[in-house]
Amino acid sequence: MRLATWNVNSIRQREPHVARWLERVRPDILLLQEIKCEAAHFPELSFASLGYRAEIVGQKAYNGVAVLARIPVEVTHRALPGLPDTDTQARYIEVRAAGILVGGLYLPNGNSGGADGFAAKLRWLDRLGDHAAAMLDAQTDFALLGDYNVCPTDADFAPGALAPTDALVRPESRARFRRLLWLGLTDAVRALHPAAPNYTFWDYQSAAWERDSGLRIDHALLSPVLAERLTAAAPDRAERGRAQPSDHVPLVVDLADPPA
DNA sequence: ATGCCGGGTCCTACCCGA
Repeated sequence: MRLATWNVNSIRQREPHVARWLERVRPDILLLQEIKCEAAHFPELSFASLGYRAEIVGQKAYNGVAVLARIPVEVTHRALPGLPDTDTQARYIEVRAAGILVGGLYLPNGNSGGADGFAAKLRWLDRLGDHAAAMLDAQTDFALLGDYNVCPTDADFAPGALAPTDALVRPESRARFRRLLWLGLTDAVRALHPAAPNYTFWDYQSAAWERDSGLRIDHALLSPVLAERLTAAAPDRAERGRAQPSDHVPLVVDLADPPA
């Protein structure tokens, strides 16, 4: 089973990139973040012609997540469980597919909106931890992929790419990411590649790509049983070097078939 | 310390991202 996640920074701008990439990589499921449109404007047809059906949690202008799948999926959540109803930002979608749950998430950045904005990011991480704990309690196998907007350690960003006060590296953000690991989840990329940076994002500004001033903020976390099936996990760096790229690249995770 | 670039929208000046 091949799972992938990609913050595309507008699906309407990145439609040709995504279509070409699907043809080449052929994931079973691709989770998209920052589609930046309502469902009615999502270019479903160009992906349908490649054999992918779309499930969309859209929002005008900002945020927005979606699932493209070439295997049957059933949507289990269109928002992160536990968040107040007043939070209408489109940042979470979850599907059941091939006997597992696959969540696609776009965490708040936490640098805008002052103290309230940062607190909202931490609350989102708290609810994600609660949801992961509930799925573990239910003995459900699951994967949580997406743009976490957290650099878990100092090895996860290029020197000088972020200030120590940045919401992506603040201790409160990292503590909540560690809680996910301490619950028993596996960071798929780090499990297979303990040392290489494996950046997934390079800012459009300051020639960040040319200087390889990147961040590792897109992650794939696996429940214990799925971690046993992990065979490969890596960002697709080459996508950042193409014309009119997203500032994020896809992250691809391969899982072996479950034991018979 | 700020802008850089590149999306978006109440359409063109400003908000937001990370």
